[in-house]
Amino acid sequence: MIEKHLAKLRARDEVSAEEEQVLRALVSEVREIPAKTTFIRAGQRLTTSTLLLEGLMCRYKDLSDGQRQISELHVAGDFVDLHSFTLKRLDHNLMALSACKIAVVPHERLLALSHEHPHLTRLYWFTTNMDAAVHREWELSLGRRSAIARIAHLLAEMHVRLGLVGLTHGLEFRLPLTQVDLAECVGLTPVHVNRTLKLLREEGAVDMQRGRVRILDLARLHAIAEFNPQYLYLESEPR
Amino acid sequence: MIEKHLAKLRARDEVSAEEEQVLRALVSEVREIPAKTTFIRAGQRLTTSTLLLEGLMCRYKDLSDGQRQISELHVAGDFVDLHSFTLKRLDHNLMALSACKIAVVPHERLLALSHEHPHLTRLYWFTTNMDAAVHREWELSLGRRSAIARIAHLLAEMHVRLGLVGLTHGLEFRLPLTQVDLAECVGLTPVHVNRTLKLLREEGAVDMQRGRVRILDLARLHAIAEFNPQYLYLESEPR
DNA sequence: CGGTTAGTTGAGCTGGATCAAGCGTAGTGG
DNA sequence: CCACTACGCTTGATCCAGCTCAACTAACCG
Repeated sequence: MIEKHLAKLRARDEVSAEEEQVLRALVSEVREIPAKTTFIRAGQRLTTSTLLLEGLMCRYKDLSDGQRQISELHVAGDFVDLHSFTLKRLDHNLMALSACKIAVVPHERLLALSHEHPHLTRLYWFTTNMDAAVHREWELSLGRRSAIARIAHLLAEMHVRLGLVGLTHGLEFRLPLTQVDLAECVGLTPVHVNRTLKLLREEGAVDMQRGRVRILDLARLHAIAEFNPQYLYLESEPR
Repeated sequence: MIEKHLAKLRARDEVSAEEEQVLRALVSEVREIPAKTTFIRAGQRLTTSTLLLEGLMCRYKDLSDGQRQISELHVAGDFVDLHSFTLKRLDHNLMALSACKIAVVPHERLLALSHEHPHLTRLYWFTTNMDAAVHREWELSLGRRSAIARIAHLLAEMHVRLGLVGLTHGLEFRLPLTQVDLAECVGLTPVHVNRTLKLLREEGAVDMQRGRVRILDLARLHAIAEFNPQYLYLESEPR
């Protein structure tokens, strides 16, 4: 059930068979969440965390005039609100972009883990630090990259992250985002996203259409994005 | 020596006298860093973390054309690269903006802490999660807020964070950033930052001049910024 | 007092926004 | 089977917030 989660962890550190059992035992319940539903709101007190098993989710914040900024996308295998274990309340909302399947992990079990399994605790701590690294890369995109580079960068990132959990087919993958969602990730308007996607297609870099991404030229895509996967911490090292 | 650090922690959780001794014992060395020096570079292997005792620092990333994005500012009391304990290498650079005094904390001591002090481990984990919360708020600024709101928001944030460690005098505080630095925080050009600061002054909201910030009307500043300090986690709760 | 760094101001430009209309396709129900 | 609706995508025309370029001023420092 948590195979993708384990794959993600093992891309970064060793997880022993015994530890694997501990992680499997964290899950108390499995639930489904329909597409386009905000299921956790900023400020709400939380006593469980959510491990994404299937589907696409995002964290977002919004402004009073309805403008919205997505701060991270989450794919299967991600612990989407592990940080709520220490924060208790989140500063952002969590939304299922597609229909999702989630595993619920009670905070008491994480508390026990933090007492009994220092290594796993550090590994999970590492995981939330990786989320922060993604945030920083997005800050760079939002603050300094051009429209075309922002979108190229996002697609390059998702290609790597989905690849880690076996959700790519070579240079193709599903990414069920509308152009409005995409715009909310990269800080542009949907109209401009549309034009920029067209440009990326014409440039022979990527083709994104109705939730399907086809990379036409990976080197070109990476060059446009100035993509350097260092921030995704893919080399495995003991934590 | 680490008084400001303790003040910051105690604004969020209880730290017992015994725990305080443990934290004090983390420091192996105190050093000075001159203004305008990048002292940690992305990718470099690290075996210590840096606790800021005095001065102003930032995390930043840059693009090949020399454009730079600052992803967070750090004030006295902040553990500026605590996340290097789990990450081993950082995805960003660290620079002292003003002359700084730092305490060096070897990772071995943090490793020991993670085995012997689950509560402090969770508290430090919480601390890095707060950094991520700041990143998310900045993503919102960079992606969706207007120039004036971005700058107002940054100043409102620094007012709160400096206040927590006793570095404000009512509505005034030192913030030794040049307009170029400011521009690199908010994703604008220095010229536009200059004009926007003038606007904020004329509006009677804030006056920032040569590293001194004077808030003229706090409510007005917060309104312009749409500032909601929820993301700074100021209510103390057990971690 | 001469040099250097930071801040200021003006003029003109442009990347991305806004506004608006139209299109394609998948349901839905009659 | 077709009309109707809804949602997402596309395209054109126009606008403007913030950028660029350039020159000038102020403050500091040795």
